[in-house]
Amino acid sequence: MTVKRRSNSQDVADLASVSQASVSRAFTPGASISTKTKAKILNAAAKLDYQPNIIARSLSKNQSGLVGILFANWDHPKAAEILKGLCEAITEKGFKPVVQSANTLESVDRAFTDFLSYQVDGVIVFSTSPSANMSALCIRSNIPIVLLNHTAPGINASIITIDSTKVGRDIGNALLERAYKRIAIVSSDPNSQVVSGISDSLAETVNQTQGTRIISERTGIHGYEAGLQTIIDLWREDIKPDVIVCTSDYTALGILSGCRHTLNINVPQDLCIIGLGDIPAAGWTDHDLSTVKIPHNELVRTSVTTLISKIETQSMDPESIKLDAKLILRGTIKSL
Amino acid sequence: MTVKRRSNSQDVADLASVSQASVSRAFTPGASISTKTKAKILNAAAKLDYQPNIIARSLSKNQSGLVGILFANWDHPKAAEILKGLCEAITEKGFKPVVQSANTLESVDRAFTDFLSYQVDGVIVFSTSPSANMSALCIRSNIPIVLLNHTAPGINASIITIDSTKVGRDIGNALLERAYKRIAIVSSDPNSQVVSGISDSLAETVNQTQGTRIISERTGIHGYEAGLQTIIDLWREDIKPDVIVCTSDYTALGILSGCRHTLNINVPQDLCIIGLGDIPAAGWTDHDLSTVKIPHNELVRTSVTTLISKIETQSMDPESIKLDAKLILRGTIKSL
DNA sequence: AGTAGCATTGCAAGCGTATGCATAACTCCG
DNA sequence: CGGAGTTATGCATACGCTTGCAATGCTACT
Repeated sequence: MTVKRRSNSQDVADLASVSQASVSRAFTPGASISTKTKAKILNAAAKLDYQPNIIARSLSKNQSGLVGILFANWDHPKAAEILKGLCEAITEKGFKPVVQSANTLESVDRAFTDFLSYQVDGVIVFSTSPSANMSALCIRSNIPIVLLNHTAPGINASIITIDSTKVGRDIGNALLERAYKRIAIVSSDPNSQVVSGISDSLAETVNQTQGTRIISERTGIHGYEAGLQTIIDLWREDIKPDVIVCTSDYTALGILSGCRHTLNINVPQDLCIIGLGDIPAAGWTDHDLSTVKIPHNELVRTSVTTLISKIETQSMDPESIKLDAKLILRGTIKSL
Repeated sequence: MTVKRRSNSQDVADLASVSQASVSRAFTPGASISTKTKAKILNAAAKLDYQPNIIARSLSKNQSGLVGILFANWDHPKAAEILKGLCEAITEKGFKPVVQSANTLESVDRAFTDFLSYQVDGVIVFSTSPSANMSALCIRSNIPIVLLNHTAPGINASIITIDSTKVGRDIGNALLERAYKRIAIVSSDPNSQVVSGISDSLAETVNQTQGTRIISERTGIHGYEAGLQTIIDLWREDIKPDVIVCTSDYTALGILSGCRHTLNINVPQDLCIIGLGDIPAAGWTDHDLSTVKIPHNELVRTSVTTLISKIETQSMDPESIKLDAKLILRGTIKSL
């Protein structure tokens, strides 16, 4: 079977007896073309199954319509939802998302250079651990970059995060109101600026009250199993907080399971557990976990909107936007 | 600040005092060029921060290096993992994934035409509900297409799925061995060929034994809440199976929760519950759900390998590959 | 009717790279 | 040292589209 060539604007022009330029204009919104010839051209185009070749278009227009998504944080409980939101929002704006997975630092660099090769018009980064090189690459590349839900110091990129200071304060106040005293913090990624924002502001809030303090802080704990192990470890080491603030719902659920099934700790009377993320399982009657609802949708939409507006205005000035995250009190904290 | 133009092969050629063609060859593996000039060129390229413009390259090579991923099934518990696998495998093969989310049928069509505009070299579809139009688009577009974990009748595309017939047979045999009698099937998408493959073959297997049969089949049940509701409905309607085969682990967990906390049904003595997917929560001690482990990694890798090989050989002949899925027996089925 | 003014069209020159073909530079051997 | 054979290089064109500019067609007004 012979490979049939895809028809191009010249083919359409020939069929419609117009110039190739007119065909181009027929497919360019707002171009100067009469209704009559446009109709004639669209007709011919339909006959030939013609569609403009965007690759060729980007060559002349000097913009590809591609947006790079650098996605590292695949373990995030809402990874799929976030990626879906990003892809849809980008598509809606008339761009196309190119997704690149990156784990190691080198792969981040490679991803960036790849993006540049593909002439992406902008990049959205979803990763908790910021890359040092990224900064340099950003500046050199001259394309706008948005960091989603993580901050990085001294980077020439826009940053969209939750207001982690407020989250820490809200949690602190809720704990103070209920007279909890000894707080442990269990977090996953020690580099996450969101996490450290929360824990700093939590510390600041509770430190104002005599007798309440943070007695333990563990990092690198990630997921259900690790959470389960952590609570067992803590009790064995006789470090017994009456609050565990956990920067991941999955980990919190592991801790909760350990309390209920292994250690027989009375939640929430003797131990308050607070997660982060409000994954569906947190709301299940089995668990009923207190947590912080992160406005992923808004974060995602804001990122895309911000990026696209920067692309369209050719602006490189970084912006920083903080969105509100709400504390949700369920069965794992004493009621007032 | 003036917008700095990205340097191109001509700039490099000038700096290295060679022709533009040589620069192109320096970046084309296997091209005819001396080691000396190549070094000179790479040197100049590094100075100018030059990287080949892949968009322009695709224009002349007539292939973009882009692979379209049409992703509809975002609710899939392993959506993120699957997408990650796809993206990484595609990248590894030297292509770039362009992701398009599609819910409605029109959006599938639009996605496809968009893909064609972007000159993607191939498409991978992850969706449980096949689109009728897709077939036509496939044929017309003349690019290879792979359907991941769902089949569609009479479509000109390669199909990579699990061997659902074997899964149905395995479940059937496990049930027969344990003398379960009255089977209910609870499934989500009624159009999924994988699901109907399982239930058909399950029916066929158990029907060979006197007294064992499928007494109820419900479709459109999706997720934890819906599962919970379903078991309550069944009991209220006095339809009391002693087996529920469920085509989603989340739904199965909802059913399980209903049995344990609401209806006080004795699992697995009075009711056996089998899920599908083996999500992490299925293995948690709280749940200990019997389920079917789907080899997502293999499915994903096979899809990509198949697609890329079709792209590279310019072949359009559809292929059909079935991979093995393993039944995992945990606490929700009687032990022998 | 003549013409100013505007809308429409065509012409042609890019956009950055790849590559067939011709030419130039080597290499090797007698 | 000369020439056959091989390897490197450059020239020019093509890929499919956009767009500035010039030319044409049209409208309406004096």
